[in-house]
Amino acid sequence: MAEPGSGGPGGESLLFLTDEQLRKGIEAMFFAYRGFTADPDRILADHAYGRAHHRALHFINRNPGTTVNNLLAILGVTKQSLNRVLRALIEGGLVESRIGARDKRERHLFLTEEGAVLEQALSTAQRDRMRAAYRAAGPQAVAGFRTVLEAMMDPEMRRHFTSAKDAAE
Amino acid sequence: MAEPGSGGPGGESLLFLTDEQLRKGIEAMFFAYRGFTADPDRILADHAYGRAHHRALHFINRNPGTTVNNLLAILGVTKQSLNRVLRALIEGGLVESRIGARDKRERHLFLTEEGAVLEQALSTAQRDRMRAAYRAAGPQAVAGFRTVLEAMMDPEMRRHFTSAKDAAE
DNA sequence: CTTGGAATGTCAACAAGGCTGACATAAAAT
DNA sequence: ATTTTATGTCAGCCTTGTTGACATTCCAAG
Repeated sequence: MAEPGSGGPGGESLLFLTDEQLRKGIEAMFFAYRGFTADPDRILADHAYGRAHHRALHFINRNPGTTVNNLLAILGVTKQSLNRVLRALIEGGLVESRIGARDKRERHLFLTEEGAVLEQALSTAQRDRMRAAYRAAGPQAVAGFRTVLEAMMDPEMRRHFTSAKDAAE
Repeated sequence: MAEPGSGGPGGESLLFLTDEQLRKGIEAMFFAYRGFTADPDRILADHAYGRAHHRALHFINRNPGTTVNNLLAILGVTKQSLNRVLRALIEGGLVESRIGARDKRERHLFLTEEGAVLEQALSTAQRDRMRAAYRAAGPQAVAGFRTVLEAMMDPEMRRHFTSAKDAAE
């Protein structure tokens, strides 16, 4: 949201972004993402599911009744790839797929009770790490974190992101 | 580094971390990471290499002469997995592997001139996105971003990270 | 010196999860 | 009514992770 640099030397100091600073940012992103996925991955290793299944569970939980088409736009994978994941989740009894009432081509996706249980377990592990990081960093850092992440998204994805239930923001 | 909350209500306000805020953070991380890798991936699609090769090139460039063992500790993959990637890079003439002088079991890795060219192209694309995000977010946000990312890493990885050429910090 | 274990790296085979292509079905358009 | 478009499924390939088996080198104990 803030756009310093575009309006000349305003209240904030201009950024001197050295090659080295940017490379450190890149590596921080790499290492942090690994930490970010580590805890759910450990849980998933016990079940017969992987990270792809986790992502599907997450967004079905956030958007109950979403269609396959909708979901693959959010996840940014092909429908064929998503289909394999969904098939496993449906066969495993974690997701229910209802044929659309208005448009019978569509499949509306819902978590079953069992699916909600696993989603909750994965989500809790991931939130715990996020909460710990937020607490250690402090509120101002958290705000900056979110600002930079949003600026780093593809505009297309930023749309999906900002429209996704902004209630508690 | 800052640890508010542990020492009671100090200068910073306490964090009320709702489930919703944490979930938004999780999704932001997911979408941002996709953006983060998108540009190099597009370049790699033209060549016969993938994201795994990019990571290897990056860290060999940062740490010329590093050994295979060293590299796989940083990358967090098995030596067998890394070996396949390195073999391709060596056959492609992007990386040179020199048998260790002191310990002949070790292989010391270096970018060739051609390897440095590709690394530079990938790195430039990724840095451009990072720079744009940093500029849009402002210096304070950048500081917070880095703080949260560090707090999110596994301690093991944080060690690797903070020891990696902190000169320009 | 030699021998046995530890460290390093390579080869082979397998699994997860991306991808494209071909296709079935339902809806919409002509 | 027939063609075209949208949605989802099935089959097969590629990258990149995994474990297991193995060769080489180093080092320490006998």
